[in-house]
Amino acid sequence: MFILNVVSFYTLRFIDQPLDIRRNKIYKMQNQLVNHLSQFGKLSEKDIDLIANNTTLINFKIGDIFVEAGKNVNKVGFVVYGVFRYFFYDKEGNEITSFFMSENDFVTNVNSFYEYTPSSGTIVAETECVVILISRENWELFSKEIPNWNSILQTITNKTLLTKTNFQRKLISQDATTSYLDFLKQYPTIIQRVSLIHVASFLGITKFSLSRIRKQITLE
Amino acid sequence: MFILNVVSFYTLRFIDQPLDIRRNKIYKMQNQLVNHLSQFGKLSEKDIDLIANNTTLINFKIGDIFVEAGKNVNKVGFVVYGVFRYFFYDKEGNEITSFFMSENDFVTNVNSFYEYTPSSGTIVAETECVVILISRENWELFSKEIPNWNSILQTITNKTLLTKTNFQRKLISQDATTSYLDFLKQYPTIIQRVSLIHVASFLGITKFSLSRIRKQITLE
DNA sequence: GGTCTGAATTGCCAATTGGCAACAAATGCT
DNA sequence: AGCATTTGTTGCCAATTGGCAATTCAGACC
Repeated sequence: MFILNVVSFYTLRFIDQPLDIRRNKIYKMQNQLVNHLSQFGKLSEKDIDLIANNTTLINFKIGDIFVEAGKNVNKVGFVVYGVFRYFFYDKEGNEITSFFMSENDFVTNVNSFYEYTPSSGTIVAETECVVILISRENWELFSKEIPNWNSILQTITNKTLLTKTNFQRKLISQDATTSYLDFLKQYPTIIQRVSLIHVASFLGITKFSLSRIRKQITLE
Repeated sequence: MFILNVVSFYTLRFIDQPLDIRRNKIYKMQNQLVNHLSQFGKLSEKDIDLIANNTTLINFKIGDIFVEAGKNVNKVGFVVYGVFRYFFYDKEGNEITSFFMSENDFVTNVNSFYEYTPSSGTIVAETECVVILISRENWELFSKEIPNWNSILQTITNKTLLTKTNFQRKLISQDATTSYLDFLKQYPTIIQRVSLIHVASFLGITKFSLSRIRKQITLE
């Protein structure tokens, strides 16, 4: 009852392992989602089974696209492992990285998913990633069948957006060095896994400035 | 059935007017809330009556505090008229203005209201304001009695936060002049009603820079 | 191991923005 | 109306950040 469908798992050398080990890993990954959701509301055994039976485990390689700009978004992912990046292009055609999603984050374009509108940006895997995928149909199924689903997801969405605006607020009114140090504090595991050019964009500075800031910090 | 309780209305020369005119104005203000909510979900006559009978109309003078930093927030307001400002202090003790709320916005500290935690900032009236006040008790009443309440407010909260992060994102990666022009475009009525020093803080620049930008624009 | 490609760094200089002091203008108060 | 306080502007200079070219570095691929 706890077995997720494994759609593609071509890179993690996972498929080569014995069946019982695979089952155990899948169990753990799916448990990660349930544990995360349970922080925000109670789920019954029935709810958990429904989730387990109607979600899909997907693997992404570096550079794989989760959401493509211009297309409607009809899925939500839960990041079991890895880092995704959301970016778009400004009026001058510069690529702007607006956030990262990693372990225990949901990955989707919230606006596009809820409003049935095309995504204005792209979500790309920055590392190898494992994602538990929820299609819109199953999302609506959960919404209907799981009593606490809406409340839980609403809470998570709110918290996520509030954390984001609070962090962005700092970026607006702080100097670049402080912003970088805040980034390290708030997202300590991201820095080793994505290009600095994307971190620089996220912080609203150039890669040159970021490079100088990092040098300055190591000198102190 | 459409009459709200008027708690204090001491500044708008409203109290001096004939009773039928007052009733009519109160009706219009309360209609403004219902119309706003109805954009995001259906409300029955019964729902509308419940709202009308369990909300309070309050007037704020310039400088009056809606939410005080350090205190828990147990109310939500709907701005019928006027501009509120949210600000907090950064580590260096600088006052940071992080957003404005005006007509048809809800005014509260979302984080504090939902999490039952003290507000980290203050919300102050920047102009004379008229607000439809919803206490936590009545909020919970609406949440229980009005079928679409949670869905409607969830949608509004999401939209508000998304608009905010999108605007902040521009502030992070644009030059100050573009940010100011974006501000004028997105919040055209705010600029005439609040001090430029607060606009500057909101945009993440000094009042000196804002002053120079404005001069530059008028010269062109 | 060698080559190739993109990422990251560095030096140099320019553009933007900040900080401060002085001043002007607007607002509030009596 | 007159004074005091706050808000906004300006000039001058400093600090921060950006832009570009050249170089170094690291990882991918044969």
